[in-house]
Amino acid sequence: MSRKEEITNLLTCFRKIHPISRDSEEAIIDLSSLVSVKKNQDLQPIGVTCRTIYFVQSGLARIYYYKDGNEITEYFAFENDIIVRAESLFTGKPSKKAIQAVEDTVFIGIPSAQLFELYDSFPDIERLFRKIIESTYVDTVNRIESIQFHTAEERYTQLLSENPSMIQRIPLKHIASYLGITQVSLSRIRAIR
Amino acid sequence: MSRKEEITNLLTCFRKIHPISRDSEEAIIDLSSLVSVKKNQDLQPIGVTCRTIYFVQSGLARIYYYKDGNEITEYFAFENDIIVRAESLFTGKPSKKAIQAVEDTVFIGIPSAQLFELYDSFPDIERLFRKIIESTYVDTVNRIESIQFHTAEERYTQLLSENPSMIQRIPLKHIASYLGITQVSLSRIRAIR
DNA sequence: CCTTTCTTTTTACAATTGTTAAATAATCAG
DNA sequence: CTGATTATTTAACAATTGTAAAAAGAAAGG
Repeated sequence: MSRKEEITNLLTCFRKIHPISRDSEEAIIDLSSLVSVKKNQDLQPIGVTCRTIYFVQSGLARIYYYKDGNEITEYFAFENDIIVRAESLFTGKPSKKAIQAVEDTVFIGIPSAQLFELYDSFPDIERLFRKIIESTYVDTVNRIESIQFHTAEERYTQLLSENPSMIQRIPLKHIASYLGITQVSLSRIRAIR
Repeated sequence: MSRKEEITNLLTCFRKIHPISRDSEEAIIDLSSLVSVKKNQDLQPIGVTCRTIYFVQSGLARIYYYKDGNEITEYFAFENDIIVRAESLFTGKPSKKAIQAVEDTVFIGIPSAQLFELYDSFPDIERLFRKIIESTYVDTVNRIESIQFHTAEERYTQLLSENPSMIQRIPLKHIASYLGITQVSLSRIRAIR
């Protein structure tokens, strides 16, 4: 697949969220580039300010950080998902988080400064990204509910039903920290079923 | 304080986030209205689609919902805070959540449909609200970290240090459900200190 | 094929939080 | 002021999850 064709995939995904003009699409394509990252390699390391908005073209990636010496996975991004360290992108501060390829992964990257400049000339692009944030925000609020009011077992079962392939594709230690439990607890939960 | 003066307070708050033109400010003021709600009364009940964006002018409010028959507080809004049932506003679906005044509270309400129409003529208003969402999103991601990786005691202590007045102003049962624990657990935690 | 390394599971025990019920304290309406 | 309601605390016990260490299993490199 050519670079242009691959990025066209992204546009298809955007169109479902908020259709933008042909000119706006062109402007985004001009900014976009493809980045390939090998399994277990960091796309963006800890300590660097986030200046690029990524989407997963193919493969699978995660955001992780360290908490008391333990690695915590905050987010998984599958094909066509956005992956961004928002706490850094929206504040300009160096990120305490890293983006890592869980499998060999191809990302589409859009430099944030240049994208934000487009917002002035293309209000429909700003609207598209506003809607993306809104939807991401709703997901995040729902995730809080899931964490606070379901047991680890319930959350694991739900994850399994929503996305069965995760268990095959992602090391259980990452899933455990994503669920907010230890790997031992996850193993225990899996043993019961 | 006159209606106009009160809403001007809101503009002062907006200016800190993203300055907008005089015309844009006027347009927002024209849409805005004040709503007073007595303590423990719902501003917006469960089951109604969210069509208004509220800010707390004075007093204190919360968003709550029911989970297995138990009332859960999701969010507290103090003076100048935004309060919105995002899962309904951004999806158009009836909300499973309600907004309630914890004290006698004055809200500033902006009808969302009319506000969203302003986005077309005043891109700076869209930008302002995009930034509000971005910042709210970052807060929410940080809250997940707080829930997943701190004990209930740590979360209570942090809440106490960030906002000591909460404990005086808000019934402990609401604080308990906000922290994701039972009231009995919260009582136990408070007894130790 | 073998060794090394990484991942996952198992075990035993400790700590935290939940559940239920009852007691105490505070608040509110008349 | 007083009874009724609501809020908060306490107690006893159960369930869930964490911690540490060891064992088993799977993957990777030479």
